[in-house]
Amino acid sequence: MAASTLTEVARLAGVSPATASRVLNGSARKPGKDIAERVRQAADSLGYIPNAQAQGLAKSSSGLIGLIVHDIADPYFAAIARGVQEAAREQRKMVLLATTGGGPAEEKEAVAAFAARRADSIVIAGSRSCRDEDRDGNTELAAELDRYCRNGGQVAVVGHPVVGATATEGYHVVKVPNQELARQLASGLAEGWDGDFVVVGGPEGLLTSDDRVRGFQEGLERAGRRPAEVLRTGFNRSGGYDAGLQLAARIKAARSGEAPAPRLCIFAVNDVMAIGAAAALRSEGLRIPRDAAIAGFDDIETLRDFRPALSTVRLPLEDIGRIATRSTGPGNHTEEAQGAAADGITGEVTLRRSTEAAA
Amino acid sequence: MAASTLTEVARLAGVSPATASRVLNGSARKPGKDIAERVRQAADSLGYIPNAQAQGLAKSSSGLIGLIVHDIADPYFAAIARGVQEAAREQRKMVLLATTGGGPAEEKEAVAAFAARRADSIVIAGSRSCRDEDRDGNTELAAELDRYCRNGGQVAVVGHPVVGATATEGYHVVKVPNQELARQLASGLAEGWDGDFVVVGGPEGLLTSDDRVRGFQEGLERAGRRPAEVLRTGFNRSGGYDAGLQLAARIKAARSGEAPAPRLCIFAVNDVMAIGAAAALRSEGLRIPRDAAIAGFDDIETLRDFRPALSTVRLPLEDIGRIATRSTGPGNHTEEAQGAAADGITGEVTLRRSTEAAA
DNA sequence: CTGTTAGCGCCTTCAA
DNA sequence: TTGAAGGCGCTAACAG
Repeated sequence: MAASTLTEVARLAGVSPATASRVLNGSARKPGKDIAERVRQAADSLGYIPNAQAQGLAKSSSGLIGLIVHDIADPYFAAIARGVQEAAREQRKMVLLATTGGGPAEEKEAVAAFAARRADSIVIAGSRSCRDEDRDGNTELAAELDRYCRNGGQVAVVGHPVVGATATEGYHVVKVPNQELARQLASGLAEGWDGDFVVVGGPEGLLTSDDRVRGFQEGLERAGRRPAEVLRTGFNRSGGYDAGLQLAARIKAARSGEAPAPRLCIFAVNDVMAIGAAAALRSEGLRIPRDAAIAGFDDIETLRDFRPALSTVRLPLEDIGRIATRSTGPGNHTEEAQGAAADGITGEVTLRRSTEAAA
Repeated sequence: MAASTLTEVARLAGVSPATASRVLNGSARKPGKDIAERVRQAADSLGYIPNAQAQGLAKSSSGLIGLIVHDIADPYFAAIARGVQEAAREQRKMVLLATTGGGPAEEKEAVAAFAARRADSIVIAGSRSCRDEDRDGNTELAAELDRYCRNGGQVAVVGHPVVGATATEGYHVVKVPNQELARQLASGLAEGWDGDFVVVGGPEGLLTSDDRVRGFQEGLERAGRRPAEVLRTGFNRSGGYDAGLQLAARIKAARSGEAPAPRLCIFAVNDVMAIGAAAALRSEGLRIPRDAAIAGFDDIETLRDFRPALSTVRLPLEDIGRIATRSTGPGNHTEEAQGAAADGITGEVTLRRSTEAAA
């Protein structure tokens, strides 16, 4: 038994499909009070549910918002997803989720799939990459997005523009001041820290990571500190853990020397990495902040109960998702969106125990 | 400029739309080698993307899987979502996400929306509730689901059957042995703990929570312990925090008495609550496990680096999502699904430092 | 193996 | 205000 159709409802109510359509959906036209009631009853008794596919086909719009993330189980993306969901609900739309693992090739697939479904808009949440190996992927992704926009689609990207994208109509970028915030973080840390700094970054070419690294170095420089060494590793917990092991070995080696080794302050470019690094240090018998300080970035909610409390930069992840989504919604195509994208997002340096100077 | 259509491609290639359709999609028929190439080129040069809505309308199936969660930012659901995503990808389908906050009324809305989109299957991940206030909501939700199944939809529910649902065709339940695992957890804890136990549970009527509470009490009883007092609170971090504050006050009060107060072992029915409770104790100057032991449930990945390491029950969340999704997929409609649902899911009691007896 | 003919369920002119 | 007709883009039966 297939779901009942509008035609069936109309027949049962003794009206034409057109009329039934008008009453069951918000047409500009008012249907006759009495007729409307009859139709509604018929629909009810049949358990009528409009076929969104057919509606979409007819109106060429789907009420769908596509969301692209690297990994929905990563709390960073999960938080953004929540914001997207909320904004979607405001717009009475549904969210289509695509998890890509971060590669532009897969992102391109996702965009194509969204385009096929005629998603009204697409939100891309993962960090952009400009690594050589991603060059072709980026080009294709950009082409796909351009086409999507040209066909009337709305795109919002969190962080950086998609490398190579040229679309201008319907293409929005939600800027996140990663660099500036990292700079502020470095300043804040430098004030209370005498020793050296080390940065644990993601792979070179990951734009978000690069921004944070760059900003951090700038901050150090302005504070008159010498630049931090940068360790490149995976942009996730296990990357942080690996780097942590390496640093732990180094710290322990330095310790055995004659002079009292100055403590290290580790800046991991995101909280998840920082937690990984902290776990590694701990597993090597080192304590934070006694043997080394550590700071992260993002201020992931689930991680706030971690001890010692992690110094980090608070990012309004949920807002970011919300704003990105809204920027693609009706009425936000120009000034408002630009405004929100340009200066709506701010973060806040949050110094906690993990970087306290007193051991 | 609208996206190009199959008809346009066909025209450009000098063939009929039907033929174009056959080559561009996997029809059972083989197209002529040469003709196929021409069509593909035409499609390519036009940047043709099939309209999934139209395809869906024609085939009355959408390639969509609907996922219903309470909150996508909750790591429990995020982990399940990841599993669902993976399984969806295997089936070459996309995931539609609905966040409901846990109310059956909103879940019903979500099911209706999925039905409207002609989702091939629906996965419901949140705990069921049998509270009085949810009675009507449950009834409506059940009705909606029944209708959906009657129309050929596939439904998978994680944990418990939807209260009141009678559908049998296409209705799958992925059982999670919450009660048994909680019982095992209690046994394990009782072995190394002399003091009393307290359970921090969710609101009464939340089935998952109730199962865990019940199982825990059973385990205590079998171990010859007296039943634990049960505190009811919110099924989330802040609920755990509140309960933690309350318990902290009690512990501190007991301390000031004459006799040395025996330590308490707190079982929070999920990890997130446990972390909240731990944070509350800490904020009151108490230490774990010195002043109180604490255990959770789920073994949330992001929380594994928490210290003291949290005793908990490991649940294969990602697998659960995957299995639920697969059970709705092609070929799994009967025995296999039943098998997986009946005994596929197992957990593992994981005792860590947070419940160590030695202070 | 290819082309033609009907719809899938709905919306939207247009005429009544 | 209501109904009739056409089309959204594609697939699935037929016929050639």
